[in-house]
Amino acid sequence: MNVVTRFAPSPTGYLHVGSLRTALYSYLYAKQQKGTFILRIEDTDQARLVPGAVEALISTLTTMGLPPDKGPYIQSERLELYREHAHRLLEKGDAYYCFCTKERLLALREEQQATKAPMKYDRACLHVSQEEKEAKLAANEPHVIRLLIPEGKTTFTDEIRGDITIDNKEVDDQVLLKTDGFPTYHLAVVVDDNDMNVTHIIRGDEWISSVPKHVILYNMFGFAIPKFAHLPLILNPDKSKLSKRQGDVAVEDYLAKGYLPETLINFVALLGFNPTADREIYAFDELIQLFDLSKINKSGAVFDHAKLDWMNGMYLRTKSVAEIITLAKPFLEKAQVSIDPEFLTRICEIEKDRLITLQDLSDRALEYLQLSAYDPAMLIWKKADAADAHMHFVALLELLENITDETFADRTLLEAVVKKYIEEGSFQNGNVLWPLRAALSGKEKSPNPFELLWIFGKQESLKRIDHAVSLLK
RNA sequence: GGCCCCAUCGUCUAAUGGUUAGGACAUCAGGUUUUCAUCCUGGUAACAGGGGUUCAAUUCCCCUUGGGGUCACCA
Repeated sequence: MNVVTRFAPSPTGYLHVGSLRTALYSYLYAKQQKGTFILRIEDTDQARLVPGAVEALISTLTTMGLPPDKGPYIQSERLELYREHAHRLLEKGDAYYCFCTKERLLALREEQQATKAPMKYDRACLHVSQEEKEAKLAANEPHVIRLLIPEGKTTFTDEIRGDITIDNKEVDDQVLLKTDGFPTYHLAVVVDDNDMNVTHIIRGDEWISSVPKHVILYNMFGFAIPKFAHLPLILNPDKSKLSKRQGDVAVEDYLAKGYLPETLINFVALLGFNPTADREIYAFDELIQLFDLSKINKSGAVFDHAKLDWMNGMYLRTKSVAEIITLAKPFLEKAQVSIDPEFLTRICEIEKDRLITLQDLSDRALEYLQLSAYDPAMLIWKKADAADAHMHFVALLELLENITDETFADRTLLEAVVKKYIEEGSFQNGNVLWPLRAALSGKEKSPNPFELLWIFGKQESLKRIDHAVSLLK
């Protein structure tokens, strides 16, 4: 059996991280089984069309390394197929016309809510006479086609949860074809998955309660029932379904913040699944190898930003300075940071292990470019005083002034020079290094002074120390 | 509320009818360091509760509790 999976988002204009995982698992499974991964756009809601959404989606999927093998299939271009199927059901008596107005349905629902009755369509239109029906159709009255749910129970097997049985009494006479002639999700998904020979439907847990409708449709059409795998939800910290209100949900948001595609893939892959449990970092090919539908968890997983940060740092550290600078370029441009390439390279070299996101490099570059105002008291080492700091600054100024540019280009030589000064004067490290570092960085916390001297070079270093001296007067 | 699903450290997870219940993130402590970060070492921290089944249950069954999802001419 040739495995076919599909990713079938509605074109909202962005890719939800939950959808990313759905797409990822579908992709991994297809690749592992040497099957096909299809992209299908479920754009049957005309009220929610977003221009450019399809292109954006494909672009994001591609940057995430999940390009579809086939598609995109666009449901709005396949309306005739759905209509045909709806009418086939009509003829068999498995579906019926409904002329109820929105107002009536709303009133019905309100009444059911008030009396705590099950919220279902009351089948009023199932019983309209043949003549009345024909008259209404002839008069072009707005109508929909509803599925006539048969009596009995529906059982299906979910690859993750096992058998699930639902009484058909719980299932509503779902609208199949809307007034505007577009299908609803339920009709379109069944028709398309069959038409595209989809073998494994991998999607979010929120769909599980509508599977009976689909199974009933499969049976009515005489279609082979595919395998279902409903993924546990990705959750907010409060355990509710991951939502915009509680932070970013779009993959594009995370990319824009400077998280790497491979981080996002790795992170999201481990939400609800762990191939070996003794490791957190997996290469994409390993995920393909190790992916196992039966090992997917049943319960929802909280999206933990702290772990995402850690993981992005890990991935960043595997990259070279040149790679990071290339990746960070869009961020620098966006922040309008114009910086000498050599200077940036040195900054990146030193800051590399401190970066969480690519955005961080841009932020740091800005900080190195311009010394911000600081409290002069910061220049003074906790075990010393202003006079001591001043004395060292003056000495260091003279010392550094006489150093060659070659020495300034070498971190270890720079360190040796300063250490020698400390040694010869029998000073304490902190008395010299703290003020020097503080003067160079203007911050309480920063890389060490040797690294800072190296980053800034002679001219800027002297300038900053000089500035510190002026502050101590 | 009806229906459906779920339940191991704060979080992501592993394992097992008999284990000191393992790992990672976070957190705490220590080491390295002038500070920060990195790195290293160590610590705190979990089987929701109650019944069964069993020689033995975290593991199997039931109930309770808790959480979530879903109940549209949206997907």
